[in-house]
Amino acid sequence: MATLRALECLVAVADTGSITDAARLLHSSQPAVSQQIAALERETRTALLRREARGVTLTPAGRAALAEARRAIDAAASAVRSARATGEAEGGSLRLACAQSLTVPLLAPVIRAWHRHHPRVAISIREAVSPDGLFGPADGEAIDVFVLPGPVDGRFTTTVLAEEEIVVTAPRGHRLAAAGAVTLAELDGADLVHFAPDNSLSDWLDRSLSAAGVRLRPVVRTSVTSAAPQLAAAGLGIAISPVSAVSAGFPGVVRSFSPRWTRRLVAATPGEPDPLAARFIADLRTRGVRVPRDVRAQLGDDAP
Amino acid sequence: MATLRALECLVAVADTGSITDAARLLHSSQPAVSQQIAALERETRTALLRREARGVTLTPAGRAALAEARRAIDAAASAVRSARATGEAEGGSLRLACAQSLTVPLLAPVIRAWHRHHPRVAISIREAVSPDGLFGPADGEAIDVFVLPGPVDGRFTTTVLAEEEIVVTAPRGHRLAAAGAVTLAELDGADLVHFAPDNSLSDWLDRSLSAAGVRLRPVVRTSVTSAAPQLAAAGLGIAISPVSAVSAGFPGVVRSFSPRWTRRLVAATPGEPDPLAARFIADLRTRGVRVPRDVRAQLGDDAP
DNA sequence: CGTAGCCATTCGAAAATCTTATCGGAAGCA
DNA sequence: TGCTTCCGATAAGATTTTCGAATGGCTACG
Repeated sequence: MATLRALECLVAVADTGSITDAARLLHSSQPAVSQQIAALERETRTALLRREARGVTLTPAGRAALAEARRAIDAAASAVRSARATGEAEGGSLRLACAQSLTVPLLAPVIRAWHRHHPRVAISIREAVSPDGLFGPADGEAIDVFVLPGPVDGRFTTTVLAEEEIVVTAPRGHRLAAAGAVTLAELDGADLVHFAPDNSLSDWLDRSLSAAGVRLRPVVRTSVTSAAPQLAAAGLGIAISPVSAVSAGFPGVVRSFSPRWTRRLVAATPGEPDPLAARFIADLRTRGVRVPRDVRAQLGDDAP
Repeated sequence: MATLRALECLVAVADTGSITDAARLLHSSQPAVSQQIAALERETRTALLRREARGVTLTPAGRAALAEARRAIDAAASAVRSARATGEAEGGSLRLACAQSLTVPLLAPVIRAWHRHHPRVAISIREAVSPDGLFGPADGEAIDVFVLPGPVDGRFTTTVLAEEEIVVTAPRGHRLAAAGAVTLAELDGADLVHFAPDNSLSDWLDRSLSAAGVRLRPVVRTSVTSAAPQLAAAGLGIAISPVSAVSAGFPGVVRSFSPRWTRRLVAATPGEPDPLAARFIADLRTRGVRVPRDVRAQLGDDAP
């Protein structure tokens, strides 16, 4: 394979019409350029230059090589340039994998900001409702940043993005509407809008309740996290979910737990995050989880 | 500037997902590839690979560099390939400069053949009516092969393409029609269709006639070589021109000189001809000058 | 006829690259 | 847990490549 250096020399010679001048242009010596050209001619088995009294001119073979040589040099320069640009969030692509329920409240605002401030960075998202779906088959596409409820496997580097409050939701007029904050115990025996098994909140909720010794009666199960509070508000029972699943204008009752119950949202990267991912994660962290205003009103002043 | 070698390593690593496998693919050792990648990362000031337990994956910066790296490698390979192809008349471009009068009878058939047999070679022609016009301002475009009446400047390498006969043409019924071959002397005093000063045949004819001590009366001058015989046939007088200027179906009398009078047609290249030019010149030589059939009939059996 | 400009070649020095050997970490397995 | 295996990084020495200074040949020019 020809050396980039040799191609550079060819281009310089073509541009200056002289090996000596090309050497000056390249901050090199005349023999160095001469030898690079000679090497190239050895490789192509053809004369690339016509040696004349006053400098050199290109042979047809030299002309043919010249165009491609320029392309090669440009591409090589562009390779390091775009890599460097990516390191500075001025280009490249970022591949995210996100727990489905977090896409809208957590990712969306940051992605929107990036489209404005880093328009040359192409962001792609893969969504899933369970860690298996996130970490699972990579489709040959490696993921740069995972966004999900923590904790996660130790081989990932994790950054805590937010402590998200767990709340209970109920229909308007439900007895909980009177209380300020709710204890888990007082929910015992209530009808529960549960999650479907493919939603990882299902297992999580079961474990949490049995750990607290509380029993609830599942009356319906849904895969879509944000559907649970809606179904609860529709009168099916109560729902226990992250506050981010409660949409703005929620038509029911929202109550915090006492003591406060939260879950951790983290960003995970395989190994040390590269600069682009690190930047994105930093933005995720400073923005945190957006809790809709009217839901905050129902929760009290110290809501996240 | 990054090395092509380093970019090759990056591509190989991306393709295999492992430095060790990439080294195998490149018939190199694992540390060699590792160092090349390290050098590239030093140059881009960014991590290009994520080192994981089982091989490596590309970071966003690595992905960004990868695409350009492939382009660079392809272009470099393509540069030597197309240079080599040009050496074998399988590509490239050939720039010709040709005395205007020779384009049709000499160049055209060979170019037609090349368009068929070497379709990937792009041929361009510059025409002129005098050597000055041929060798003159290069327009920044160097010429590979000059085709013109010889002899030419000694700094060119010349190849004799053909000995072209000089003939005299006259209107039908002219007294020359009776003769077999004509001597220059017997033309003395005749009306001559001459060439315009910008046509180099003008000087050439004047020198030739005065050297022979023959005087003719110029009655008209033309720049276009092939127009002279036509004007002669139209009754203006006689014309003296290369036989290639006499078209097929010429409506007049064509006579050889006695002794036979010829001029040399040569191909000239600056310095040693490159393979492509050499090939083209060889074809020019074997094809020679085509003299139209019915003109040959008027000249006799030994016409070229 | 001497001078100047340009390229090729030679040769020793400098630099880059490769290879061998070795280390450390992580994953898989018993 | 402890052992083995796999993979990448590092160190050091050897090899190859590249470079630079000096030189020679050639041509154009005055």
